[in-house]
Amino acid sequence: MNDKLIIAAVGPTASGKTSLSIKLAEELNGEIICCDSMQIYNHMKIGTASPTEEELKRAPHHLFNFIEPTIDYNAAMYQKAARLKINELLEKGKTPILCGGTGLYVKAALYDMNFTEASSDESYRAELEKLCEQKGVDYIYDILLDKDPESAKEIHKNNVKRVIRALEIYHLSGIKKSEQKQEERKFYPNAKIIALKHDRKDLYARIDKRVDLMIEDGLEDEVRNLLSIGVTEKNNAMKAIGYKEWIDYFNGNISLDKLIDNIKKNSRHYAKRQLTWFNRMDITWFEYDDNLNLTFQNILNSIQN
RNA sequence: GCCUCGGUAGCUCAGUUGGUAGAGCAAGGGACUGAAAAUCCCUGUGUCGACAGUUCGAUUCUGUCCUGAGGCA
Repeated sequence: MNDKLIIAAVGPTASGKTSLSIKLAEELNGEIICCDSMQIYNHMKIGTASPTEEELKRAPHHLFNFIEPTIDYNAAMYQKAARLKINELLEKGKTPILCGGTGLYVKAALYDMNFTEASSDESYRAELEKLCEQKGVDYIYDILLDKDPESAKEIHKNNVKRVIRALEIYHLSGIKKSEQKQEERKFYPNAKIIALKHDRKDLYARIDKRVDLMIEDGLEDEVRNLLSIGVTEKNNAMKAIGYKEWIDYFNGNISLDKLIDNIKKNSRHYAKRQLTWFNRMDITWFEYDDNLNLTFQNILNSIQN
């Protein structure tokens, strides 16, 4: 079963993944699985550019908008859910089509990554965070240097989150993070990862336009609703671009124009980070064209070989 | 018309008691195994408004002009 075709449509935000995945689903008897760390949350459709009602009608979609945003989801949980869904679709004879822009989630679903060794320990994390605040980054970095020098070498000391996680892994399992790392082999040998390529300027223009549309479509109400159902700044969901920026606006610290600029700016930065991630993955890139026809033929040819 | 304060990196500004300049943001590049739309790292030459003068040397001093903001008439 593991040698069956699986497709993943990835790439930066606003590159056209959603429409591409739907066309692929229609063409290849496929069903779409979310591969995006924010589209998995419920009540966050506008700001995460989740598929619209019309789009949902054109092909079955899975793992979209299904977790309450008060719950903090993560890559390990996603891996489990995604693989379960992939296998289920393969058994039904459907083509699983992953669609989304979270590089780590793509990797978690399709590559050999073992998350089972050590989960998380909130109190230990809090303890380390406190230590870091009181004694500085060097202090906790030195602890890591002592316990797992290999990992320490690969983590910058200012990257407190990573330093803490590496320490947490050792704390929970006694295994060093550096020992836990595996070779990057595909878990599904016949997974094909594709992405749409844009001129940087064009991509940024698409992002700007999309943010304006989100505002028109009622993003403000969506964010207010999230806050009203108990989502706080501490929740992962509220760290999403298009959401976190509103806090300053609601508090009267920034104007509406500044808010919109901030969302656009953060989206551009995000797109850049995604490009960096995907550029080093084993991905086939296809030149974007407006109606996708020519590109789509190329993609089909490439997949079916 | 007069007075005051400005004109320095794409933007906001700092600075050079005269030896051709630096921060933040933007922009570009990169890392990434239980927070990943997160987190973190690297990258700063620009006629220092224009012209002239003083000087070995001016973006820095002087003069004139252009230009922006404010004040007085």
